[in-house]
Amino acid sequence: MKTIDSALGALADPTRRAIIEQLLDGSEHRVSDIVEFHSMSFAGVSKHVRVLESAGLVGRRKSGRTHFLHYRPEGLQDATDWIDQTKALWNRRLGKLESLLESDESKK
Amino acid sequence: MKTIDSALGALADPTRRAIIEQLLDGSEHRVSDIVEFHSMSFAGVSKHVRVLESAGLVGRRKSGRTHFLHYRPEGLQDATDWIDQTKALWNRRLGKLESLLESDESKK
DNA sequence: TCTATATTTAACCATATGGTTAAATATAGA
DNA sequence: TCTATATTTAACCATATGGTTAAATATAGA
Repeated sequence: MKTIDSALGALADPTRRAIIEQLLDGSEHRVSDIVEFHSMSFAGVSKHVRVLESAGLVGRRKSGRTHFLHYRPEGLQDATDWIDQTKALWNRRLGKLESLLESDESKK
Repeated sequence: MKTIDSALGALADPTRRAIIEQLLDGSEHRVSDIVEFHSMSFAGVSKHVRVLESAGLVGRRKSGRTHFLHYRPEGLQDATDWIDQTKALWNRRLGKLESLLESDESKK
């Protein structure tokens, strides 16, 4: 799905993960606040924020000339659903393997 | 971390996720077996497999001229650790919010 | 040794990505 | 209205990505 692509793609970059981490306190942060913690131009950070925003991982509220950013956990939903399902399928396979081993044991 | 970058980057592509899904039965699949299910050139699939391999998500065993691929769940570890921690931090924040609301309730 | 099969590698192409600086936009405040 | 501030947008650059076809490599098997 498109949303998985964009969410995982967005998180596959350390700068963007760092931005997410900055937002994890749940409060709103100005773009300038974010910029402070990165050795990167304002415009560079701005672009990363836009990637996160269009992936649905970050929301933006504009108040006058300043933009306030916040984390949107729903943006991760589809991606983690896929990962969780992957793990579930894998474990189901492991389950089968185990019961095979068990029946092998009992044959002795 | 580099491993998070490469794992998430690798999974941010539907073809590569489909390849992972093909390997989730736990058995080994030849590259040709994978190719069959994709409307893409052999070389195209080969490149995707290499991306998954270097991200640590897929392992390769060569037997003669055929290469057998298998899923490597460890490749996902660091990435899911980061995501899990993200969720934990977010929920901690929610916890704080709840207790704030509770103490607000009790003030009435 | 010859031929067929399985796969990768090389060369190429178009587009995306991650960064920059400079200019544009929008609003705050005197 | 003028100036400062917050942010985006434009133009640019180098490199990465996702795909192709054609050639190379390695091995199987007659």
